[in-house]
Formats: sequence, C-alpha cells, structure tokens
Amino acid sequence: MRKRGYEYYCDMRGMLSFLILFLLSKKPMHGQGIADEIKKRKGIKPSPGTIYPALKVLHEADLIKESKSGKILTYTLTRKGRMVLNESKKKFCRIFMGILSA
Amino acid sequence: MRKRGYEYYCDMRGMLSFLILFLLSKKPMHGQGIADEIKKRKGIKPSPGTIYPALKVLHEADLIKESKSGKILTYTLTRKGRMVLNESKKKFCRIFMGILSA
DNA sequence: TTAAATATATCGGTCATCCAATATATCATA
DNA sequence: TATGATATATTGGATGACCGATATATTTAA
Repeated sequence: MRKRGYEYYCDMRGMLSFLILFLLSKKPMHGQGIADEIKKRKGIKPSPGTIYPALKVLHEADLIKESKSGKILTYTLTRKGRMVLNESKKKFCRIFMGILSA
Repeated sequence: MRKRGYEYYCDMRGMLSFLILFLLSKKPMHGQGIADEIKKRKGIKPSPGTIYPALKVLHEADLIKESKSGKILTYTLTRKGRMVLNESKKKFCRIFMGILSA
C-alpha cells in the first residue's frame, strides 16, 4: 500500500476556486498575490498551471472581473461572484459544522 | 463554456477522508451511518463506490479500526487516526481562516 | 539596450475522487 | 424458508484539479 503523509488526508482538492473567491472578497488581488496568500495558508504555492486556469474559469463564469495595469491583472469579485461565494460559504459551514468550534 | 451550478465552486473533492475522520471522532459509526450523516450535511449521499473504498483506504492506513457485529461494521478512530485528524484540523483551520467568522 | 526578474498564459499528462452498476452477505418478517 | 430490505464490497470509467515545462509580455536594472 502506498505511503501517504498527514497532509494527504486533508489535501483540499477542489477547494481552489472557493478559496480564490474568498480571498478576493477580502481585497482585489492579482494572480501572484493570490498564489502567495495560498502559500501562506497551505504551505505550498500553486503553480502557474494551477492558478491561471482557475482564474480563467472564474472569469469566464463572470464571477470575477479583471483590470489590467501594465503586466498586472487585478481581479475583483463581480456581483455574481459575491452571490456564489455566499452560497458556497453557507454550504461550507453546513458541511464542516463542528470542526472549527473544537 | 460549460454551465455549472453554484455548488461547483465548492465541490469539496478530496475532503471525504477528512470528513469521515471528523465524524468518527464524534462517535463510532458504520458505513451507512456515515453516508447518511454526509447526506445531511452535503445534501448528496455518497454512493457505495465512494464510501467503502474511502473506508478501506483509511483502514489500511491504520487510521480507523473496525468491529463486526452481524452485517454491521462499526468504525472507530485509532490513536494514529486521532493524531492525523488533529494535524488535518490544524491545517484546515489555517487554510480557511476567516471564512467562518464572517 | 541588453539582461534579469516578474506576471501572465497554455499544454500535456498524472492522479485521486467519485459515481453507476453490480454482486454478495446478513437480517427481518411473512 | 422464501422474500425483501439493509449493509458491505468491487469494478470500470469519467471528471477535473493540479503540476511541470514552456512560452510570452512587461518592468526594472545594469
């Protein structure tokens, strides 16, 4: 059987979009800023091949909007993005109810 | 572009093992009981092909132990399982810090 | 005006999660 | 003991998150 580290059992796959929406709800950020903040939280910085496609999906879904300034693309939540985030947060709390109070 | 429901952006893939460990830390349960509790929280009941392989992995990793009584297999956290859960919870809180206070 | 650093972007591929379908064993009730 | 309901279990396959490598554009420094 394959050996796995502790981190395996909470590997957070599928949570990237959710986390990005949450971070952007705090303040507008660009791709690298988001990646750095995720590194602070997770310990691992998502690769370009992870973060940019994720941003693209969110942008195409009209959940975030971008404003370009030089090479920097700053993202902000759209109205729809805030809506989706709120729904997702409700779901998140329902699912993990009791975990954080401990 | 593909249309996605709200739930997509918080689809929780990769969190099943973590959730199972957490639920078992509250009280010993069997497979169906776990599946039912997850249905309560997520709204969708994980299929047998999801829940049993997940339990098998956790068991083989010595994170949960089973005790059979008739057709019912009741699972309990092992010492190692409690350790891994605690580590995972710390990580979880670090990553999602700020989401639940809102 | 090169050179180095930073930000963005895409592609190919790997891997784990998860489901649908199916099978088997045990229990309850008739 | 036959029947149906419940619990466990496996397999095959689809999906998509994620990484590594690579490429391009912009900024800054030399």
